[in-house]
Amino acid sequence: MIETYLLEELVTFAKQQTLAKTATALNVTQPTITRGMQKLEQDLNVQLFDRQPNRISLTATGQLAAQEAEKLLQDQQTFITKIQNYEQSQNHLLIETTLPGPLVFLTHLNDQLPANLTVNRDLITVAQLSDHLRNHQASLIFSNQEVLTADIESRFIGTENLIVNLQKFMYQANQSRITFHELEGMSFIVLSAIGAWKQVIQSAIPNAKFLYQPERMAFAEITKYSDFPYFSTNLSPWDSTVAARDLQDDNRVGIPISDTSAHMPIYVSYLTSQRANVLPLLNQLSAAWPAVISHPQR
Amino acid sequence: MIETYLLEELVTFAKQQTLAKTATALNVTQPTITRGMQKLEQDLNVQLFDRQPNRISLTATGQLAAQEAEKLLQDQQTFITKIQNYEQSQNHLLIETTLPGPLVFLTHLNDQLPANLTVNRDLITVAQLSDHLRNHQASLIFSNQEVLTADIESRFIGTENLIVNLQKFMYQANQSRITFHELEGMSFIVLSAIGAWKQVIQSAIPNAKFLYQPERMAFAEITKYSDFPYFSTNLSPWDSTVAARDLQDDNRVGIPISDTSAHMPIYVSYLTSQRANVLPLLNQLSAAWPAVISHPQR
DNA sequence: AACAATTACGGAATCCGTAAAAATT
DNA sequence: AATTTTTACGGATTCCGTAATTGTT
Repeated sequence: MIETYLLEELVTFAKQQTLAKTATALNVTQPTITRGMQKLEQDLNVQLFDRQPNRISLTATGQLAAQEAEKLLQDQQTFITKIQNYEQSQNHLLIETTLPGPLVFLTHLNDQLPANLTVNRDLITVAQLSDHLRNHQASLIFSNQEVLTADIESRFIGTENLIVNLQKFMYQANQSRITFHELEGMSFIVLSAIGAWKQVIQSAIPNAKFLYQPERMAFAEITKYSDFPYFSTNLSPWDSTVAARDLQDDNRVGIPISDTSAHMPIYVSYLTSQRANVLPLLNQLSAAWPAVISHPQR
Repeated sequence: MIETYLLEELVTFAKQQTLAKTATALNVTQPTITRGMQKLEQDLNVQLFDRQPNRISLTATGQLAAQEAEKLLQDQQTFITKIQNYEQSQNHLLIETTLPGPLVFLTHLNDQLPANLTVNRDLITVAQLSDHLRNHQASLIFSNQEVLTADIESRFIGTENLIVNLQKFMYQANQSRITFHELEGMSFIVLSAIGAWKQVIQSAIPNAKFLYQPERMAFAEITKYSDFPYFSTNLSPWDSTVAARDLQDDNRVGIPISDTSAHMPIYVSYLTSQRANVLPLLNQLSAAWPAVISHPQR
């Protein structure tokens, strides 16, 4: 059995290369490190160091040990935060999402959600999804793909459907549905933070131009004083800021896009072991999901 | 930073369910465990236990912590043996094999091999191969498949070629090469420990019968006093025991089998990081590998 | 009464810091 | 002379065991 503080001393020595610097880095005195490393060698029954009168260095074994010990310490650290996150999750759930759409949905739903629940407004990547669940950093994560592993599963919540908002007097605006193909060659003003939709529209609309706008306020201004078409979804308006309210009256008509690629399935992933805990919430989310309707009629 | 002995106490408590039994299991007294678990809760800043006056039990968080802590302890243990194995390997290499053939080769070669080298005469499985290398349990492992991962690579050493030994006066015995097809329907006496060859002969020779014999001595006896054909390879005789010597004079002639499946490539796998250390030995093994010859002529 | 956990107290181990020594650059 | 490691010594922490306390079964 090796005590953790010895591993920490070894790892810092490997970085500092001298006992004195190691001691400084760990806020202890030099002899402490001398003794610690001697003890570690005893406990492991292995020669970790080459010793010369005023020079000490790692043997090949010592280098391997330091390298491996660092992994152990990292594992310990993730262990600690995992446990702490888990206790936190016992009475307070955190929801994350890889997509912006669900953020709007959740914000809008805020009043009806239980109090022991927080929404992380920063998007996470798909790559982080499993880790965040396994570390209990998040209890529920929205994404547009199903996850099925030994310890994680997903529940289909509903679809997010793309809507294009066209100037009222355009001839294409006079219909209840529209296809990507009919939008060929047009120029769109697009909010930068539209997540997975970016790839969808870029690959589905031939010869289109997309003017990406990172600022929501500026986006609202431009749409108001121009005739550029823009996109929204059944989960829009994106939020309840002034910008969003301005969009209510922008001289455009929202037309749902009928292509299948304009219908994005939305899943919520969670730890299988937590299924019982999150099931009621999942049901609530499913029930509250917007029906497949077009843009609010005006 | 969590000290290891606290994790060990937690893990044993999870198994023993009471502080008293935990103390007994760890050869300490009960109050030691009480204080240890209190300290662990403080260090983790998490409630691990539900406490009633004379009853203590793990919370959900505590159960998770115990489960995860056990993994950490296991990792620590493999760390320790890995380091110890590595130091051992610094001045003493261990060779293992998944196949019996190379064992014979190595035994025969024993005199010419360097002294700081041991051959493990117990076969290992292919599944164990990577682990044994990564734990530095073995430095070189013979197998009939190449391994190419981030940290492991293989070197082709040579082929092991199957030979069938037929009674001298059989009509098939009067040729320098033979095919599996020509052995159709025959009955063979086969040593049980032939490794991967078992599948080869079973699937390649139609309607054959194989009389498996686990004992080498009995195998020699049977071959001596019967006309059953048997198999050997360019690495045979299997060893230098009495049984093998008896085979020198058994009234049979060894005929190499020409099918490609009768030529098994033999690789040696090792840690990429150890390439420089093992390279001279690999060269020696390649050089000493038997040329593709038939059974010793008699 | 028996059992289980906690608390109190004293001792023992060990872990640490200061100071001194040894050896190299 | 300055730097680095090791050893020696004393103190302080903490870790442990015994014994007593509390509360339940």
